Amino acid sequence: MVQSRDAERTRSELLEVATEVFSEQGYSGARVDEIAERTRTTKRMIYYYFGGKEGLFLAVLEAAYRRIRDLEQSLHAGDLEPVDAVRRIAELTFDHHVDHPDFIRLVSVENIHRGRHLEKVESLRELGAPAATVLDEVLARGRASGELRSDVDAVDVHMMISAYCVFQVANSATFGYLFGRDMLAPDVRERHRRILGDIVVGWLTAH
Amino acid sequence: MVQSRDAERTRSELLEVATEVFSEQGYSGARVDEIAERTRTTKRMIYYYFGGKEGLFLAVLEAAYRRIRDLEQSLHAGDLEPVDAVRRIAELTFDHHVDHPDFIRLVSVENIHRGRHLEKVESLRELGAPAATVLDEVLARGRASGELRSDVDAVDVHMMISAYCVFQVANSATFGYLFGRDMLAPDVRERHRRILGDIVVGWLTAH
DNA sequence: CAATGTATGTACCGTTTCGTACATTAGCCA
DNA sequence: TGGCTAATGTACGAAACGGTACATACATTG
Repeated sequence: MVQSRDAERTRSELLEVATEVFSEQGYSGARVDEIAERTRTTKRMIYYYFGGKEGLFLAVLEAAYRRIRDLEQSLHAGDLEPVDAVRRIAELTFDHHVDHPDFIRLVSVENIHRGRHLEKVESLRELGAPAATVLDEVLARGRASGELRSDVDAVDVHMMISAYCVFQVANSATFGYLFGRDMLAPDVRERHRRILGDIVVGWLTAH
Repeated sequence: MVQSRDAERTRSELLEVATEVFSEQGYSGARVDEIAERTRTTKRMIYYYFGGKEGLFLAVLEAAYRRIRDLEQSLHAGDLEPVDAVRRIAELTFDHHVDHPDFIRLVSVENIHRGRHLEKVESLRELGAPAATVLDEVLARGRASGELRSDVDAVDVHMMISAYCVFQVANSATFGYLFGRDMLAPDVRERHRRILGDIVVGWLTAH
């Protein structure tokens, strides 16, 4: 196969395919050879650009987290009333999660390995802040107006929302199977989306 | 090493160690040799009792799920008022999850593999029912008395509780790292436990 | 106490899998 | 255009890994 060279395309194609394979098979389950075969290049390039299997995984993690961070920063709810804003944030988070199952699965994989790889990625040291600041501002306004309870902080709320959303994707196989509920079906999804909004609003307005 | 034979002990020791290794390393990451080495017997016994690596994993899954089912059945909240009952159920579920991280991690591993193994375990076909029936009864009483909202079912509530509890354990590494919150610390745990109760009660009583 | 089947240990095999040595080509710049 | 470097391809090696053949010891039972 003689084809023109394009370093950037080779690199990004490897990243893309690797994201898929790692999220489908886990870190140990992913095969370097399989990743290479699914691209238009060869295994050699993984070692050339990423140094090895672990380097590739780190790059995949970094790219995935960067994507979610960018999205979180684009989420602005400053023009909504506090109660509407938290519902909005919850729903957008929900949409983002169900639209990016690969990312969620990747996070699961990384947690199996106790975050060992994540800690090696310098650029992800201070990633939490953005998601928390938007919520923080909304909660402050809600507390001031007396609409929202004051005994929880932004991280508490973010965790609750994340937990619900992550579960939808990360545990859909076992939960769906055991309770006979297809978590991927559009109507079920829409229902869960509404329920999440109800939960967050009900929780934060009860006091 | 000459030691008296004890088939049952060999079997259960293999299961115990395998649970640990699979939940720590994932399915593909777990090494048959390592599991064997950590026991007082040899690799040979894994093939003798479980047929192979996958058979061992199936047995581990089955044992873990059986343990959680037994606990769910022992959970009786019939003598409590509906509102207190749901908080109680939520808190007991929380306690159980944080006390059995291996099980949660195992479920994560199984979900990475899309529940492929779980489906092979005959004895786990109808496992969902127990957890749902207890909640179902409480919700019915709450609806009748007008204390609890009527637009959600037991599976919805169970899912919400599971999501929150599973997240505590399954995502503690990445979430804890990114938000600088040690999810395993006793005081944090206690706080999250109370918050879960507040969430469930606030949600179900808002209508 | 002999016989028989269950339980266990050892040594090894074939494959898979990550990684690399070596060769080669494409494009850029003097 | 000729050379130089970045990029890519091929073939292979060594170790890891799941699995098994074969030998053997224990314990139960008739």
